[in-house]
Formats: sequence, C-alpha cells, structure tokens
Amino acid sequence: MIPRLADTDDVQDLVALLRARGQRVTSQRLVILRELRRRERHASAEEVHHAVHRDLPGISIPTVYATLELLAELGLARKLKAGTGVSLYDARTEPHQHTMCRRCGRVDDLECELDADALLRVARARGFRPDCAELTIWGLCEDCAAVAGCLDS
Amino acid sequence: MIPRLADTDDVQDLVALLRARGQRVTSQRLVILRELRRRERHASAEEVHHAVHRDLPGISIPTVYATLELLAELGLARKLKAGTGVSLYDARTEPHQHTMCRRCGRVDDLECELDADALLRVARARGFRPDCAELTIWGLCEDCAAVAGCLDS
DNA sequence: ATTGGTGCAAATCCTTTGCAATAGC
DNA sequence: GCTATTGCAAAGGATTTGCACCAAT
Repeated sequence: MIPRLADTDDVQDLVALLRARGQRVTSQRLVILRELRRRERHASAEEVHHAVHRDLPGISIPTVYATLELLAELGLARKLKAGTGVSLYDARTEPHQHTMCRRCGRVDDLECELDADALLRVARARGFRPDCAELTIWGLCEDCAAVAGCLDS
Repeated sequence: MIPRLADTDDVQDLVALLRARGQRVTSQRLVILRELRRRERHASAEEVHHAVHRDLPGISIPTVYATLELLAELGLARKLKAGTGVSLYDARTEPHQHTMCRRCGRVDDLECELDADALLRVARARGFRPDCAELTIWGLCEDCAAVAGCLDS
C-alpha cells in the first residue's frame, strides 16, 4: 500500500528513524508527516485528519493522534497547546515563539530571537531539566482586536 | 450568609470590583479568591473545589469554574494551561515564568527577569494586540528527570 | 508467521450549558 | 421584589483506551 502513495523521498528522515527503532513504516505515518510539512500553520489533529482523508479515506482519528504524538517524540514535530486547550502540531522544529489570541484561540509564529539563557540557568539550578524554552505572547489577534475595539469604545 | 464566613478584609479589592461592576458579592466568590491566595502553587478548578468544600460544603464545580474565570477577567487571577491541558489558576498576577514537566504536567514558577520587548514590538507590528508575554520552559521536573535518567542509561 | 498498527466504538476527562431554585441587592 | 448566581444534571468537545483485524516485517 505504501509504494503507490509515497515515494518516500520527502520523508526519508522519518523512514530512517522508524527503521532504527524497529518500528513499521506505514502509509498513515508518511502521509501525516507530509501533510504537516506542507502546511505553514500549526494544525490540530482534527485538521490533519480531514486533510489526509484525500489520500487515505479510511484513516481514523485515534491513528492521527497516535501518529502526531509519535512524530513529536521523534523530534519531527512540535506539539503545543492553543489558548483553547486544543493540541496543535507543527513540523517546524526549530525553536520559535507564538502569539495566541485569547478570544479566538488563533496561534501564529513570531520570527524573533529570544535569549532565555538566564532563565534556563535558573531552571537548571532548581533541578529542572529543560529541553526547550518558548515564549507565548497573549492578547488579541488583529481581527479580534478590531471587534473588541468597536465594543470597548 | 456572607458575614459569618467572611470578614472581607483580605478580599476588599474583589468586593470593590464587584460593586463597581454592579455584580453581587457572594460567599462563593470570596472563599474561592481567599483559597487561591492562600496557596503558593497554581491550582486547578478541581483542587479549588475540593479545598473550598470545608467552608462551603454545597459548592458546585460549575460555580468554581465560573468564579475562577471571573477572577481572571477582573485581573485578580491568572489562568494558564498546564502541559496536560488542564486549566490552572494563580492569584499571583505579576508576570512571571513557568517550568512545565512534559511527563507529569507539574508547573512551577520561575523567578527571573525576562526581556520580551523586541518580541512585543514585532507582534504589534503584525497587528497583534499583546497584553502579556510569558515564557514556558519545557522539560522534566526533578522527580521525572530522576526516573527518566534511570530508564535512559 | 509474528506482532505492531490500525479502525471502530466506547470510555474518559475537563469544561460548559440549560434551567429551576436561591440569595444578594 | 427583581434578577444575578447558584446547584444540579446533562451535554459537549478533545483525547485516549480496549479489542479484533490487518498489514509490515
């Protein structure tokens, strides 16, 4: 089933990691990673499930969740919680920051350096073992700010 | 019912805010804020509900949720999502940073300055209206790191 | 041939909603 | 007395689990 859907060219790294761990290379895993990489924004499990239906009509929600979790564990995706509590997944694994809208839950990336060394030092001194630092800026996105602006004034 | 439970001395600010907004001063509201202030750690709605049972045996979970949400809206509490997705509430309203354990979901405060001005500028330039910036350091707490250390090696 | 992965259905967990009863103003 | 708040029960949404079947090794 795999060869039809997938030259594995663009997901070689996943194939290698799975083989190295003695895990199986399935079409679901390839397609989900490919979908995640094709998007520029963070995607929820449900969005991924919907998007992937085109390639794999029978794919189930539990499989999507399990696969996204696996990708995060393999370091091929990052998982984060939107303001609404929904889990979002992102194939951009290099550290970056986020804005989160308190009203609609929208999450966007923010391209900007962050120097968190001092904080990481403090965390380590406390016995915590950090693996990444991320800054979240809370507020209102442009659309919600426009609405709120009308209401407030 | 209020006077017995509560000199309102320690929650005057809440009383004042409620009066100013034409909202009612209820024992539930006073007791929940007091409980939140008595704790040094973040509390989930369920923990607050349990703790408050002593003073108000009949208090319901929906009331606890509604009240915590109200306190956050009034600026008397901060709401954040733990790594597990559970909402946590904290009466410390001055900005501070957090460590979150990927394994057990534990959240702790980190006392350290954070300079996020550059990021806030970028966010504003994009049309976002920020109201607070918070840094989350992900990793393993001391206990989980100890366990993981044994397993990994 | 083995057994790890999948799909299905159902369960779980956290949180919110609808509505009648109650308590603050 | 009027109406915001409450408590109850039930619904809702996101995520996870149990288990039989299927497909990758």
